[in-house]
Amino acid sequence: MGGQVELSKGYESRQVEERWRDFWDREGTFTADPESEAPAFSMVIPPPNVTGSLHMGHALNITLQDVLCRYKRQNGYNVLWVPGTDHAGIATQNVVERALAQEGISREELGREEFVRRVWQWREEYGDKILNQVKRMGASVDWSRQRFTMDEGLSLAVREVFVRLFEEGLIYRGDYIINWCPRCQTALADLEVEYEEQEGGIYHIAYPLAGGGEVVVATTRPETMLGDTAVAVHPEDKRFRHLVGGTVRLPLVDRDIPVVADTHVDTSFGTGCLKVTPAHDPNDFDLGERHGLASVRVINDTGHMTEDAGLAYQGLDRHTARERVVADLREQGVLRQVEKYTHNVGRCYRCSTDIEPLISKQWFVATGALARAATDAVLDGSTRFFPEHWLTHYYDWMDNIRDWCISRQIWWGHRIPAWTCGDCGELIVSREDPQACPSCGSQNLAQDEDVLDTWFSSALWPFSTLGWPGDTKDLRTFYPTSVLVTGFDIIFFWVARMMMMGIHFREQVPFEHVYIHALVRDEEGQKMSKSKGNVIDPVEVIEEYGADALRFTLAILAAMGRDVKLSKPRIEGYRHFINKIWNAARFALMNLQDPVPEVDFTSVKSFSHRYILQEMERIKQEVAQAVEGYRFNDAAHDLYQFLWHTYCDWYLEMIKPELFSDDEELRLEAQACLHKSFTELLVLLHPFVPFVTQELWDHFPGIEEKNLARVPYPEMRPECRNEELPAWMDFLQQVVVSVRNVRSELELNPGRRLTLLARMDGERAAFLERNRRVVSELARLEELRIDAELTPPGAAASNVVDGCELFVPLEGVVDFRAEVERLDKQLGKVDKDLSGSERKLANEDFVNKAPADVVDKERQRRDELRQKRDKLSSLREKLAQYQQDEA
RNA sequence: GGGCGGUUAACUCAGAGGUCAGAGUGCCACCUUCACACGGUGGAAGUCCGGGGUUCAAAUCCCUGACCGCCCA
Repeated sequence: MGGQVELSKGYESRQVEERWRDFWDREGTFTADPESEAPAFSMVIPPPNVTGSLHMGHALNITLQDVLCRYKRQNGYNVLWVPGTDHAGIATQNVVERALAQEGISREELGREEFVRRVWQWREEYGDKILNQVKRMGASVDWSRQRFTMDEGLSLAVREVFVRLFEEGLIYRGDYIINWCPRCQTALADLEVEYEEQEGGIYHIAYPLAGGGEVVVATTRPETMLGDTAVAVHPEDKRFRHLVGGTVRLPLVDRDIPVVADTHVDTSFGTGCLKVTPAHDPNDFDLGERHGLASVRVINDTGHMTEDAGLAYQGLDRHTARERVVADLREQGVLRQVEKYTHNVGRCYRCSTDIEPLISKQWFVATGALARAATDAVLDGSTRFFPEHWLTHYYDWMDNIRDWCISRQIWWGHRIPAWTCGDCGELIVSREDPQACPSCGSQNLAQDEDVLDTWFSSALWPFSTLGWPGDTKDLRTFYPTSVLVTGFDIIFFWVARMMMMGIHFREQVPFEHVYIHALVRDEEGQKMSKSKGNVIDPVEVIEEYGADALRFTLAILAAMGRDVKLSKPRIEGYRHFINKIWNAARFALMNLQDPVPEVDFTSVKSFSHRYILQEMERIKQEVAQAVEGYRFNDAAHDLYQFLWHTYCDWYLEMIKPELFSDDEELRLEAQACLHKSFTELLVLLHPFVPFVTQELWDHFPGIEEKNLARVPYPEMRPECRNEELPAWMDFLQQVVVSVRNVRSELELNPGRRLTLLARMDGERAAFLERNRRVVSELARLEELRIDAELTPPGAAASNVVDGCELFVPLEGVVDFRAEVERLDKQLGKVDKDLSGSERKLANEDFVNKAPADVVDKERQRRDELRQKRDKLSSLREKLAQYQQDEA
């Protein structure tokens, strides 16, 4: 016997994980080779925010990617998974500013250069935190290719892209209404604004008409009326049509403003009259453009009223100004009504300050042509989405896309490579920092103060990380990437923009597949957030339950298109599965010897092994198909079911007699099959639970490649396929379960060995005869009699399996009521099924219209049920009779 | 207002026209059987959200209503 190997009774993740992370690292296991002949499989990690720490969304994202990578390596691919972080302009700047504030310094005091130096310093110190957490997940990324959006190569890519787009006329600078965060002091892209419901009011204000009378406008932001430059009505609206072309007088300001007609006015909202403030509302801005309206800016960068708001309001905070304006309007008797109204207020995604729409000079990317190309690439199938329904979102967004505001008024980020000549006013956009003005030769050049939106650099990630704009081997080998795995919340922020940039600059889509996974929520389906306090910290979970338990939980919960509802008890539950793997291995190791005996798998004798070899073929195929189809939950579920039930509950139990047998031939065959099947299972499990499988792998004898991450996916053995075996197994299980059921329902002592009389003949009798030892052990029998002619004792529990009758003599059991009840219960079930089946077959339409094979099957089923019903009911009658006789 | 997704056992979810609607967890009973009590064996548990329709046959397809969630305006 083996048994040299000592494993602890339970799996202890803490002692295992770090060791294997180091091992894989040392071996360079995950370093991709661009020279490899193997087909490439590549992915870029969605770069986490450098200020961030790992949350469950990342954990899910990484788990799924890692499953893919490890699986693809097993299947012979040359796998590259690029890790890295993004510089998170506003977020990082905020973090460092807060730290400085602790020392009582502002960034203005420090100056731009020194401030940026401090941010770099911060990043050196803390920037690897999240990547270290990624490491703890077991992510098989290629650390030798780690990237950061601000590093030299990627900055070069950013500059190249900016200059080229500018030269192509796709980047321009212009006055435009943007979302302004008065606290962060920067423009935000539309996407960076989050909307939140707020209680507010709709204020109805009367504007007097020049020729007497009035129009009443409705607004949620009365303070902006100070900047109104028109009133708009719908051209078809009979109530107001006559006013178009006239003027109204703006209260408080006493300015005459025109009444214009525009089809965008919603006649049913408010009063049907819209006040127009082009300087402070995006829709009004568009309307103003269409009608050539003036714009009056009444709120400044810090959210205070400007001089143009009038002396009475100048300098007031916009919220205070609202109160003052409302009070004044009321006093003048022009405030007609205030309705309560809940509306969505835009807030800064970083600091939650109310956004102020402002007109300002910003840089934009013209998205029209880029978006069309990005749409086409999906339409023609160059990039496919999984699950497919995200296409709708993607198309919607692309079809309604607005130009992308890419300038940010902060200091941390890629500074815009544009200079203005102080002498002649020439605008210079250049790859190199210019020394003199190409137009007038002046050296008096000032670089644009702004930096680029962080997403601008993230958009280049799939090719900038591979060395672009250089023509590198990596780029040629690994672009386009194979699949992008990400959450749906950044389809617009990131996926769409990568598509635009990738197609434009590489003339190829950045990824062939996009797998969109769900959000991780708490057990009540709430989004996890710090403020709700319902966050489960992945690192904490890893320490408590192990990375494998976390990974397996996330994988099995990751049904396509569904949110993942996570809780600690759930993770704990799947840790039990990890422990089950561990203990199954322990059992195997206790019963294996080194060297492992050889066996020809085509001529295995024992039913158990032939069965498990057949089932191995099935599970190998199922797992492969599920992973390839991004059905991670199915793959995980299949593995769980297989290992725990098919393998541990039945197979391992069935082969115990053989493993403990004195018959060497039997024992060696069992050992060989156990070794083969279990080591293959470890390989199948490895992408999901890399640590425990690698640790166990290390203990198995007969292993050549010690690094499980390098072991290929088990090859198929079609010769082991035998579709009849599962049916035989089913028969065997039913026999065993019948006995167990009797034992349990009649409350017999579990330790007591029973006699089983099996009335059957032919194939079934022969099968049972061959497996008599296995059945006896599983059912805990002291005697098994198989005989077509046997006469059962009157006092017996019975069952019918596959038309065969089973009896368990109940000598010494006085009360048979329990057994009669048990049979009645079974009869009830059979009767129900039978009447259903008979009803179906009595229906002429069914018999005539349903496909013949369906009808045949139903007939067969009915016949079997009838037979079973008859046998069961006669058994029941006999027992009842016997009981009566006894009494 | 527009769009999308969901509603199946106490909980979390599979199942996408044809055997008895499944799994995991939880629950109940029994069991410290020599891999595992992070375990074993057996069991109870469901008008598949409501209402129409298509079909020989509907959790499954169509229409409709309710409720929940998300995205966009």
